Amino acid sequence: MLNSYSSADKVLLAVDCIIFGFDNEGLKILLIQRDFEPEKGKWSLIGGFLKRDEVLDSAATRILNTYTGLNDIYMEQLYAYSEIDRDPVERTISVSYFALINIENHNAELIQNYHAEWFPINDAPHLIFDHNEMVQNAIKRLRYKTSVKPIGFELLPEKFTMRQLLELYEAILSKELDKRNFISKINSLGILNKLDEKDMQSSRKGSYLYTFNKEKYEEKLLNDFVLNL
Amino acid sequence: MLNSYSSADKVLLAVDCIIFGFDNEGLKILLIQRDFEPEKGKWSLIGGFLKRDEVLDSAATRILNTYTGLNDIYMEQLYAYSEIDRDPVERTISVSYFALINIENHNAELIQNYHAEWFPINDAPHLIFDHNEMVQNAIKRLRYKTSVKPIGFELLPEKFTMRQLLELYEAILSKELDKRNFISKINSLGILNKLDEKDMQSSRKGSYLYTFNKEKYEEKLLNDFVLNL
DNA sequence: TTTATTAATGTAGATTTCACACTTACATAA
DNA sequence: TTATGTAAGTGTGAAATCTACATTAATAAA
Repeated sequence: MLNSYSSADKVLLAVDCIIFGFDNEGLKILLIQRDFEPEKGKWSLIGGFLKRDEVLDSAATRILNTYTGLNDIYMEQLYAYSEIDRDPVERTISVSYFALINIENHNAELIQNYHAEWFPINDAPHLIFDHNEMVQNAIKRLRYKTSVKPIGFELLPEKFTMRQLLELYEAILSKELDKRNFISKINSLGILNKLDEKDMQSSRKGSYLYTFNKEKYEEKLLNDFVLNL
Repeated sequence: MLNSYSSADKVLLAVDCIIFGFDNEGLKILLIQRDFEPEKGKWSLIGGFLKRDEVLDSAATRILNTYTGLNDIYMEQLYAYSEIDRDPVERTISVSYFALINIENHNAELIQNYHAEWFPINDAPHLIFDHNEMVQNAIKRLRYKTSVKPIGFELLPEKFTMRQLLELYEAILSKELDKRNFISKINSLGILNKLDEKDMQSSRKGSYLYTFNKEKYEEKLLNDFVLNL
């Protein structure tokens, strides 16, 4: 019999999370200094093992919550990594997930307790195992996502300026965008509310603040669009 | 310690393959009648368990080879399915893969021995476990793929007519395409060689046969394009 | 009131997309 | 040989979208 359950080998299943955040310095990922062997003290994605009574999505949100205190964050499964010796201790297959969070919102104390730290995506340390590869693939996915779904809601403060949104997209796509074209394309999506309020930090003139129109935003999340930036 | 290897639960890891083929009747998937319990006799994707010394990609190609005799087929990992009771016998996480193959090329004898059969994607039987969901997600991915990579090489005979290529795309996208626009868009990719030879089956006039220009095709595989059909 | 700084805004030309219909080549039958 | 039927093959113009680009507006500080 070709497919017998008995002959199968069981393996450990891990979940590793690529957590993106954005602040005035740019796009960042959250990393921790691993506190157990092997590779103790080295930088790593935050991760953990799948439990017997848990689905992968739950494991990913549990892990995110453990390290950041955040709940109800949208996460997306990316890819399963299965190189034989990717984890030297024991055969472990790891499924990567990515999340977008607002850097301001997480529990700073938790982060500190776990020796976690935000790193600019272009200036991150060498990571254990195949985590650097995971990060690169996550960035690719995030780039793709910007072209078919609205993003920003998860990464920006509630009120933000057009410039912040522009800089977020520039950071993700890693290229300069034309301000006027960007604004008209974003406006054509109809997901922003322009407030009467201005942010006076950045200039003498002050720049208008925006919020996301949650209904329109979520409507756009359901049906892919094509956004050529 | 939060992440100890010892506390982790091991699980079975399966690989299930969505194998697409195309013939004059349209787009099809290869299914087998399961020959072991549970759900013996029911229709299922072809699949198997990951072995201890095997990476997921290898397991997928091994499984494809076992059931079709085919080698060197490009396969792509899709998604890990982890619902607790998706397999009633034992906790099993399954990673799905998809492949595109030429229906003519496989080993018909093997297929028969395994009680495998090709089904039109729109007329497939109910499948065990979450396999129907896997198929639906694979179709989505295949549709996406047509818009950023060349396909067809894998699904069509070596020499094919423009009409066959058009019908392949129509079958995948599940919509009618304008013949003239399709031809000019495909031609603009520069991946086809027009032969002097004609196929006289389909009409009195006969239609020119094409082959893929392998170099150009593979060049296009490396760098995504945007193809709006 | 002048100056300095960043925000805000519109257009024209180029390119791409889309909708659409007639002619050609050939085999078969009269 | 001629007529007929069938699918193949081919091009254009209008509309929509994309791209590049420079000036004016609002305000705070000097």
